[in-house]
Amino acid sequence: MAQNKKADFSEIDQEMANFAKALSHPARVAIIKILAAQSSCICGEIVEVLPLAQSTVSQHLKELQLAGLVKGTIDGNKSCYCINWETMQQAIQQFNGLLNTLNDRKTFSCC
Amino acid sequence: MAQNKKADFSEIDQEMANFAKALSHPARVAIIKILAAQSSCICGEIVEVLPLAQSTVSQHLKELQLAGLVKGTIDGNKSCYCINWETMQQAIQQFNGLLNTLNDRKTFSCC
DNA sequence: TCTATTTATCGTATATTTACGATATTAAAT
DNA sequence: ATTTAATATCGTAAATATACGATAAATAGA
Repeated sequence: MAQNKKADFSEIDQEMANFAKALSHPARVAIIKILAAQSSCICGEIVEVLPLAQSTVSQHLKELQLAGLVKGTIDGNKSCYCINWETMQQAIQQFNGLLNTLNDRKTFSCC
Repeated sequence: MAQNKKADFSEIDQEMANFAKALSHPARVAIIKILAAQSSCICGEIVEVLPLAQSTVSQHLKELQLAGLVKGTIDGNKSCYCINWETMQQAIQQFNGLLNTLNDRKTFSCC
């Protein structure tokens, strides 16, 4: 991008955009749902369920971790991933905050 | 991407990822907030407030429109943009649905 | 009518994302 | 000790996203 202008926006808008970006690929949405339902937390089982190569799933997990939505621990030979509740709450609170603003004004629309 | 695997995921996960993608840039978060607060709905005024070129803002507005989160009408010389309530509700319901799943299991975490 | 204003679109350069195979690393199993 | 299994990382190719200036198109205003 010639230049990256993201830094020119407010911290809070950047943060919200980052959370949204973490969820902007169906693989990552699917991973979050798997972890949330706790049908599994082992990397290998997630790989089995998703239509992607092992290295690609690993990459998506890393991105979720980077965004803070997920945390991982090494369990012997395997890797265990879990939802990071604190950050997830924070993220969803921001979306809800937007929803509340919206509900307040819902009655009026100029177009 | 060699190949695009997004279509291999469930409709609902794709839809959620699309909403998230629409909000994955701080400029688009900022635009939604401006429209939600109804401090303005005229394209030109949005351009003035954001640290981006007119053509870039136009592009971001188009993406929000494509995701269904925003609708626009032409008003003489100008363009008016508004939140598309139906779709926005739908988007936020999906995020909330995820939140509810999370709250149910909150007490337990394996890592 | 002619000019200015407003916005969308086109073309394009650069950055980032997505995806995979190959390989490295580490623990488990034999 | 050697082999197998699980996962992360590296390198890389291709697709998308981001950003801008230039230009087109259409209305407003003189």
